[in-house]
Amino acid sequence: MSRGERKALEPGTILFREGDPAYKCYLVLSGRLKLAKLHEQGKEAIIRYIGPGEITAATAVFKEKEYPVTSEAIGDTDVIGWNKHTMMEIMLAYPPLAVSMLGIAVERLDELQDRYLELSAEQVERRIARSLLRIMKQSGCRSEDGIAIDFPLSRQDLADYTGTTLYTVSRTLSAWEKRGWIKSKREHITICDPHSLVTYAEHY
Amino acid sequence: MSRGERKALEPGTILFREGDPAYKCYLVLSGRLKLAKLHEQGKEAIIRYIGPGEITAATAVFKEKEYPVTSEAIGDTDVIGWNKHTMMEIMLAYPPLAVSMLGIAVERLDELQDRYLELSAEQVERRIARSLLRIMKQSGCRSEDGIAIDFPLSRQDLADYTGTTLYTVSRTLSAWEKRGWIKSKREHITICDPHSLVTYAEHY
DNA sequence: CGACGCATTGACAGGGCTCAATTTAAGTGG
DNA sequence: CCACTTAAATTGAGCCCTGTCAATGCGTCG
Repeated sequence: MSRGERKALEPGTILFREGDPAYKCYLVLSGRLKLAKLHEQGKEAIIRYIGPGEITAATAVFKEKEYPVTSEAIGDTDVIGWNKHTMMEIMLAYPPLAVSMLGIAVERLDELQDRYLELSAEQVERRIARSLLRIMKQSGCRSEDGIAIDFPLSRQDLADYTGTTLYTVSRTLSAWEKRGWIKSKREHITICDPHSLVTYAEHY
Repeated sequence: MSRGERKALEPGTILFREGDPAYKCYLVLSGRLKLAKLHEQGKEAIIRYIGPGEITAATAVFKEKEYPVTSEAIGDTDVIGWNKHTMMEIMLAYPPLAVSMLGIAVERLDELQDRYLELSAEQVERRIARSLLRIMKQSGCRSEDGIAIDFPLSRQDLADYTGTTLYTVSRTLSAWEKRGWIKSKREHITICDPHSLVTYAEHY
């Protein structure tokens, strides 16, 4: 059985690009990847941030597929990749892996369905709140002031994740900071009062 | 091996509701199901229409899950459902099924990612065009005037699928009808000139 | 210290949602 | 077959949310 190919990525490295033929499926060992879809005029939609233990490019398991997203390393990131034949062999030989991957795909589909509903039915500020909470759940870590997002996240990034503009994000975060819900430095956000944010996101 | 439980659904029947405990996974034998997520105030986001040969509720394979969407029969619809234990047993005993379900989940994830990008980056009229084309590809059938969508689809439905309002859809379709791109009767749309619509959706 | 990139804030405008009034068409029952 | 009912579709007018553009501030790094 193949041991996989390891890669050490520097910040900003593109692991694979949307539209490229999908050869390999990757597991993040350390660091963080940004998965995003690009649109003309530099706009992009961030689909997901993934960290250690998470996989991406399950698409690569199937024949003649292209990567549906672009994957970029946020900080120094280590990944291990397996090619499609290897993946297929292992899954067929060891069914629980296939089932487990199905579970992951279904989970991500559910999450994206949630976000799709939000994007089509809710106003920006509430969507920003939900985005922040979602990223917090997935990549938050305790700090003295509250729960900090442990990788660089600019206003533009949060806008791309939420489906809005950096200006709206900036205005909104400023307001929340005045209320003491969050603290922020350049490219870093700490949620001080998650509960208020949840109430804000859910109450109408 | 279980033969599964068959059900014949009348138009409008809810097969399962978002949030209900997910016991069964379903395959459509004939007819059509609308998969949608509901939001307060009656708004809804249509995730997908599925027809014969397509499955839904793969979520039900995994423990302690709830249906992430509501599933409603559009016309008279026959489905067959298997419970989670049966599904799991079969997938473990016969790995190609698990792999095939993974393929379906990944494909739907990719499609939803596309739609997510569109929703966050494109203007309504272009999104309506893409929605119509997508539904056409999935449920279109040849007719004398062009390609007809073979199930009742109201302005409201198309709006819920696109993430806009029925008013905007109505205005847009009226304009396209004047240009001869489509024809429409109450709850029925025929695309007469798919090529123009594609150009419109893609050219900017 | 200068330069570059991120963030903030104000002013403005426009795309598309909201609301209301009609029109059209499909059923339904006598 | 026609009157009646009901739901879908159309269309106009107004306004608001939020995107756009521009100017400035600020923090970081070479």
